[in-house]
Amino acid sequence: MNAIAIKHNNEIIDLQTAKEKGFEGEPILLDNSKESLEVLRHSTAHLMAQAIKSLYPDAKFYVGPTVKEGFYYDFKTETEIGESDLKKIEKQMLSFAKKKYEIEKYEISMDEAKEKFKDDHLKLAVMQRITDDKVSIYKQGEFEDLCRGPHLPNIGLIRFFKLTKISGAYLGGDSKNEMLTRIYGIAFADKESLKAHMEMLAEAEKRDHRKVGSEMKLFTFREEVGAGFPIWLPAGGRLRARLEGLLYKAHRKRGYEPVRGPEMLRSDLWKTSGHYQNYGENMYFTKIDDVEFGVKPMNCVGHIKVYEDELHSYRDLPIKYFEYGVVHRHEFTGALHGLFRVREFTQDDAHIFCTSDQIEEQIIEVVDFVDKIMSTFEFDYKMMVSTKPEKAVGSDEVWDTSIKALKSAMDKNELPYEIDEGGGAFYGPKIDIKITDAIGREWQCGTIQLDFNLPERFELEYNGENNDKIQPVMIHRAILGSFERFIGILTEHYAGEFPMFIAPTQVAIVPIADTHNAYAKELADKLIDINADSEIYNKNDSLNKRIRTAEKTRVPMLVIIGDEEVEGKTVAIRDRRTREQYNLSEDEFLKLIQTKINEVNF
RNA sequence: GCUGGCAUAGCUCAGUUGGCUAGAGCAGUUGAUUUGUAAUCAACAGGCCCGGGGUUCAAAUCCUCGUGCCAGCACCA
Repeated sequence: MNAIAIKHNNEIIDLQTAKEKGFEGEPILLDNSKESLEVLRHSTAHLMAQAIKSLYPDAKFYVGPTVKEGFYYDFKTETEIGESDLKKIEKQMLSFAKKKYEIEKYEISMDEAKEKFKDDHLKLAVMQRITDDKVSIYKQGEFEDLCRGPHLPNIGLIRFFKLTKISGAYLGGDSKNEMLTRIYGIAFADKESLKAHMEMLAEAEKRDHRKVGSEMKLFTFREEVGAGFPIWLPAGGRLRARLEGLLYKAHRKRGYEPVRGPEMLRSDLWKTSGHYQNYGENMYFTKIDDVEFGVKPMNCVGHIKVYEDELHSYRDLPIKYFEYGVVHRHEFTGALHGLFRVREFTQDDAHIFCTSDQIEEQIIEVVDFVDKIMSTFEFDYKMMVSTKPEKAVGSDEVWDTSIKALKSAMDKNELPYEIDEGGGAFYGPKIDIKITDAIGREWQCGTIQLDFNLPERFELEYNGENNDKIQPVMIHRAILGSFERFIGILTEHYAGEFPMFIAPTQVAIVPIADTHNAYAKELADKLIDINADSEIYNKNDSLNKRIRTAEKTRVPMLVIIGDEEVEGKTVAIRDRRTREQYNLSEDEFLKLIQTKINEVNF
């Protein structure tokens, strides 16, 4: 196998450049290594551009980089291109690839380049971002493109690729700019890897919580109800109740007090908090007797009112209030996505009022709480520290102090994190906890936000040691983030096969004949006594059919009862994965369920 | 919100170039069957073809405006 590029000074250098500059280095072969795929996919993007240009001669191209999931190219044509055109473009790409054009490289000055592409406003936009006085042009057949490389030596090496998605994308990622067409694709060095990748995507699609959620009757959406307003069905209701129950205990153990604020509050309060000015476009408002009210998009103001209900001493701090707070946010229609992004959701929200000396220990405690929950569900997660956004309240000084406090809490405890510049909430910086869905998209779930601003705006205080009035610090935090999003992610994570402690139904009971119904009911009642939900499959169907139906519900445990079981007070258990069967006495069975339900504590 | 696509029964989908009474499977109901580990048989019921408006002798099908959904962008738990 010949090299497709070389590694020189830890940089990928294509053969064209290596030859021109006389560089030498370790050869990069055409395989599925990171470096190789980088070159291959970038060249595939160019091949795609070449095909698009030949099919739509007026096409103008912006940028075509490689990304985590392959590559894309942004371009513009007068013709409307839809999903159905992808096949056509792929076909054209293959026919070019067969011609085995060499990919040639040459350099020209920036001025020459500007002259060469003077009719192409997209290329001119690209060049505006380049500071060098020389640019390189890559040429394959008739097609030329301004590009930094690196590229393959010949397009004939591109054989195993697929165009996956088409959509719009703003020029330069800015919604003020015009929208271009973006086509995504993927390429591999061999056929098997491409096939495996496509199978992986299909597998992920099967886990999609929107599909699984409707199959399992967890939740639904209805056009007549409105976009982004989920409807929780009985099975989903049970799953949620389990999560809520577990979490309730976990909060109580850590000293949180349950409270509840109203669903809407007078707009004046939202003006005091700054939500009216900074978050108003995401809020829903209504008028009652000529007074304007805002439906809460967050729970903090309610909790502030709880705090204000009595005077506090420094001895009381930290004070922790928590609430499964229902919030409404006017999200853009295009942002809505199953349970991951909705307009009404319930946060596992809490606010910690503490002294500035307590910030660090409180942050650490919350991070630890997060870790406990995420590891129970076997989630990989990452933490991001987000700094001051464009729209923000409070002085730079306060912001600096808060960001430093967050970072130092993390640093001192050697917790890894990334920085999200400008990603903070309008009232303070935050640590976001992000987890990944079935197809690799990252979603923000938990969040820990430090806030010096709201205590000031609401003039919160506590009595210090010298009976002086001191302003507390507020920490906003949610661990799951929202029940909606978290349950969506959980559904994909487990592909609907929830573990016993969280499953909507713990046990499916299948009586063999009508004469066994009484014992089935008896078992179901005993299960309720140990906090387990069950369903009896005694419909007028064949036994086989009922077992099949029960298994398809993804219930963690299936028990079958017939004459033998009724007589011996036992159950026949069928494992949902191995289909193996074994018998347990009723007591053993109940104890097993009880253990499995109780083994999890956050 | 933007770009592109889609919308037929509770669900998954057929429905020809505009043409007679819009079909199927699953789910549902009823009846027969009472089953020992992944689909018993039969009958019945189920539709303002997403909603307005238009074109046409004629619209599920064409146009238009909404609504909702899908992919991504931008925005965010």
